[in-house]
Amino acid sequence: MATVYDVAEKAGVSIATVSRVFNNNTVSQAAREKVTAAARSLGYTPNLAARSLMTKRTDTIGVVLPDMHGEFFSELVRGIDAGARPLGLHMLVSCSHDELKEMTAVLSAMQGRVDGVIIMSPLIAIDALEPHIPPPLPAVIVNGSGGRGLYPEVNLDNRAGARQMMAHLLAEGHRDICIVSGPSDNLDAEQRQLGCVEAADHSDCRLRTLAGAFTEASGYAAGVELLAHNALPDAVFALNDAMAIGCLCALAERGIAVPEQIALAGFDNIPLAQYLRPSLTTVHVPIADLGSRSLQRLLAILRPGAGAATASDVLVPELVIRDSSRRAGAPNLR
Amino acid sequence: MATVYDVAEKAGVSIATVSRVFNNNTVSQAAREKVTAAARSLGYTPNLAARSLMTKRTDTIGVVLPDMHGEFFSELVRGIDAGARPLGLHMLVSCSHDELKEMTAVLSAMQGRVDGVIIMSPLIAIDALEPHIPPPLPAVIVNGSGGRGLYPEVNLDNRAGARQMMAHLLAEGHRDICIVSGPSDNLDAEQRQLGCVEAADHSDCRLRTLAGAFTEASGYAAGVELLAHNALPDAVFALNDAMAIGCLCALAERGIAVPEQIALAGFDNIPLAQYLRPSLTTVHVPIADLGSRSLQRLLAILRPGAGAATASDVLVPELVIRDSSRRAGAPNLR
DNA sequence: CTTGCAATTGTAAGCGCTTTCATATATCTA
DNA sequence: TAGATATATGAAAGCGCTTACAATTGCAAG
Repeated sequence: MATVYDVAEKAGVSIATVSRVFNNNTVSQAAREKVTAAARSLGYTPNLAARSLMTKRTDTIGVVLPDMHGEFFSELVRGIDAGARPLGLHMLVSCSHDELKEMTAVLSAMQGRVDGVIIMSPLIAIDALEPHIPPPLPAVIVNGSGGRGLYPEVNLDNRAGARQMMAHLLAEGHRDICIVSGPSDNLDAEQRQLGCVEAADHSDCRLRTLAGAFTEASGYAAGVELLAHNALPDAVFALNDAMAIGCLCALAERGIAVPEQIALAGFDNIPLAQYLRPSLTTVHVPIADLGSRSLQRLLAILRPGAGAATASDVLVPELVIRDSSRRAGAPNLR
Repeated sequence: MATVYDVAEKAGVSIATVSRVFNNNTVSQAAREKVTAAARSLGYTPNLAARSLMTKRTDTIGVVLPDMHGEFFSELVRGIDAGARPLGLHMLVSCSHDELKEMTAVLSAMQGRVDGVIIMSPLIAIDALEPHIPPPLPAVIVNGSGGRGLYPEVNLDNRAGARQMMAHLLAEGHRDICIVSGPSDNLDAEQRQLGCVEAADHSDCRLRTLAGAFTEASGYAAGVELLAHNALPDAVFALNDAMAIGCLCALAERGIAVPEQIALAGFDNIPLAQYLRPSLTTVHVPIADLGSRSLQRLLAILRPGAGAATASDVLVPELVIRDSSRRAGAPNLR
């Protein structure tokens, strides 16, 4: 591989000039052209390790994710990548970290490879994780509220989303609502459930809970269990769309009409939600926004004063009303 | 940040010894302990840029993906990550590259940051891309057959998968089959269609084609168009699951029973396929395998002789028969 | 008591780059 | 025309590390 020395020799200049050309520093037009031509003919590319050794920057940000199937993960990465690439930043991604130990290992392995990290950890309690983040490593925590404030957080207001949905269901006249919960150690699940309880407390509605695990299968099981009882609730609010789908499937098999006999709602607004029959009422989670927002937050640390600080770090999800919760009315594909 | 010099001084040894400790070279037990203790107390972590400058390795592999929603992307990354992490390899991910120009830019930006790349490009013709891959960069192309053989490829046998599905539909007695195609510039779509045509040619069945774009919406549109004609086909084979879902949705709205009046099949086996009503017959694509396999292939280049070469680089998908294509029989959740 | 060999350790070079500082040249003001 | 300022360039240091190579030591064999 060609080095600055090769280019300098071929262009008849010093290595300093070559370096300046590649760093957009002050160089005469003539020199710039000579260097550019020499570099091209030699196929020269700056050695990033050497550059990084001098500049102390890697122009790379780390993204640490839990083990995660489905679209959430890719959407988040898309959001981050979209914001990072125009700035010449790269993305070092690591997934599959259910355990604190693994998380810690990855974090320390990333040290020196990245300028900062975005950590997503709905499973691991943030306050347990925070002490394990290598101190010199700038970090932003996404969707894992409950830290000690050592690191900035970008969160989704799951609670508000759940409250909105409950308000909608109540407005539709439902007074006997069953929620299908998420995994017990999942923070999103916890917050959503909290929102439901809050909303129920402020109303005259009856709230039951069935255990779920954020999977289609657990939603299906919940649906089956629901049918085993005598009295059906007015509405089922599955705390994510996957479970709502499983549940819908169980209801359909037993010939229960949705929304005529029972209303159904989910949470996440996965792309498929609108293609279910009936289309699924749900809460839209702006995942990509979550990604780009957390990147902004990280950049605010890495390049102080460079960008406008984001106004808020709590994204409020949006209610998406479709057919599965409607009392009556025309079908709606949207 | 502490350096080898700091550690060496504190441990009372030379920097060479410190380096040897961190590279598992021959060092006396006593020295190793002194160095380890000193390093820990100083919070020393080797500077990876400096190391990389000497070793010419980055212990990072690049993953270049097209713009891609949905689960495919994350599954592939999962497959790669799962294989890479145990080996101490990191993953530099870049997505959103519909265009050759962008792809080329990313590839050259990765040069020096990675030891090799895995490129996935169902949209960009590989033979057009190959000349733009920086020559010194080891690369493996996944799911984009049709290169000039300059780089190893790992492919999914879309054609065989489509043939299998056609054979199944024919075996069920369908003789008037309509396929919903994919985007015209998509290689997967092309191969799947080819497989269908091949299978049809070897039989006495009639094959029609409706244009699709691998999206739910285009599947829905195809379903609507289908119903505009007088005679329904016996079966619809959507070349991916998303379109099958859209199509199912259109059929359900018009009250067409699946599979009683018309059989329906998809391709991909997305997790949701089994939760549709009726559950969707489809072709299972082992995406994560595709990822890990391509990693193996890349490693075979990077570390010659280190691992057993993989037997084949063509993964054959597997037919998954569910309710949507069954002539009769009990519902099947699996 | 030498000699030879293996096991450790240290010295120092240099990976390819950025950047300070000094120098040389061009431009401008009085 | 002299002096001051701005601009362009080069020489050289050094980022933190790995790794020949040389030097030292310990110890078995002669």
